[in-house]
Amino acid sequence: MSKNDKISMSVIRRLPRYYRFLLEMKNNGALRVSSRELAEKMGSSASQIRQDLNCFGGFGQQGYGYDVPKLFDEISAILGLDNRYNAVLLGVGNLGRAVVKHVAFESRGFNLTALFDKNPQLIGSDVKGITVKDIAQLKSYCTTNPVDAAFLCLPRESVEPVAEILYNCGIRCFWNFSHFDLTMKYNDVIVENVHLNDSLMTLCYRITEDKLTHN
Amino acid sequence: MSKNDKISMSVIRRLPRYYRFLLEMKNNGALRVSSRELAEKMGSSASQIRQDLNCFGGFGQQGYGYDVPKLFDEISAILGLDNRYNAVLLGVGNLGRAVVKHVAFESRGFNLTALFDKNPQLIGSDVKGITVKDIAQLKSYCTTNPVDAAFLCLPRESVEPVAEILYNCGIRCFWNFSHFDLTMKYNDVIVENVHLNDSLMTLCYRITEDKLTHN
DNA sequence: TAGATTGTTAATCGATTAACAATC
DNA sequence: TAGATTGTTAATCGATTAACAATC
Repeated sequence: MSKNDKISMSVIRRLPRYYRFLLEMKNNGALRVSSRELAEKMGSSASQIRQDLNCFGGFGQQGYGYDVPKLFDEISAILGLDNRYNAVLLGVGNLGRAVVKHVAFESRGFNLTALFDKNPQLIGSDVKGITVKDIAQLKSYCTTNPVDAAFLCLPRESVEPVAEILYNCGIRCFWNFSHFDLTMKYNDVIVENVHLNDSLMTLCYRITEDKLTHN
Repeated sequence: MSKNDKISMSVIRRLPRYYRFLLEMKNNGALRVSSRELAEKMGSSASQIRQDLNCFGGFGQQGYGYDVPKLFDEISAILGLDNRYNAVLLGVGNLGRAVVKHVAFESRGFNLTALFDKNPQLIGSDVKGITVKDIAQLKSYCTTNPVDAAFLCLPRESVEPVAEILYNCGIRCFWNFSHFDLTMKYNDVIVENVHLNDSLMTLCYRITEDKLTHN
């Protein structure tokens, strides 16, 4: 693959995994790694690793392999993790709060700048040092502050009107935990879906299938 | 594809989506749907839908299409959602609590029967009507109660020993929210990973790439 | 130099799409 | 019967794996 071609989602989805394994190796003091070694560690293939990396550039050296700290830095740069995209989070329920507290935004290129909810009980409260604002203020907030992305932790039925406000304010990047299908309504948005219920259903299918074939 | 061949993960991962769209249609009173209509709603292709469904059986009728309630029931049965697999959840931190409160286990084939944590502050407390047990009791619990699956909401470094106890108790099915790679250590387990940090990194890559190409 | 390992091209494999005969 | 739409086979497309010349 030439460096200018569009990168496939299959490759993109493997990048965070390279990032994690290389970070661990780097922290363990590893200086070099061959595609064969890395493949063994990750349970993938040397061929795939070399193909994937060569989508972005020739980071290795023939006869030697890859310099671990250098490759780690390259992957970080490719992922764009040194950015500080401003993000707002919508819906401070159980899931929203867990996302705020659990996810390492700062080291993943994001800066969580505001939280919104419609529940008066939550408005004004504090989650990880960020005050929850009234969702009625969303539009005015987005027009007076830079917002690059929105994290949607709302129930499905609340997403549509909120997404509309965000879209009208020019926001095109969404981390979506609801089952509302943003790409069906807007065709110029970047959406990363996290569907916990779908994931659990997949597990249910696999356990069921396994029991049927093995018993 | 013949009905006896192994179903590919690509197909399996689409099943929950069919389930969702058919449930909605059913609730809206729809009685029939053609693969063309469904494809339009879902943003996929009629060909793919027919191929996918025919992995499991001929659920349609030529010249008519598919009976919505019947197809919904078939998909539910394929997913195995009417099962009640007993599951335990490990790690009642922010993420664990959100999972307990947010996920609809009952309608996804699971029954959450116990919560475990090592934090004395949490042990004995109550989440959604389930008392948090001391993780020291995990082994004895798993040997005296039926456990089909484990939901791992622990930090990465705590997973390994806990997974070992679970594996030794015969548990082979994991919903894993940590970055510990279970399939690298155990080769006969079913693992469904939810990697929130990876998902966010993917979003970071895409927003970065988008800004580079469009600006 | 010899050995190792990359970068890259070619071959294979799998998944998606297109086409159409079967049939309701 | 005519029209519609499935189930299924064939064609295409894309992703993974294998092979090997380049080169450190």
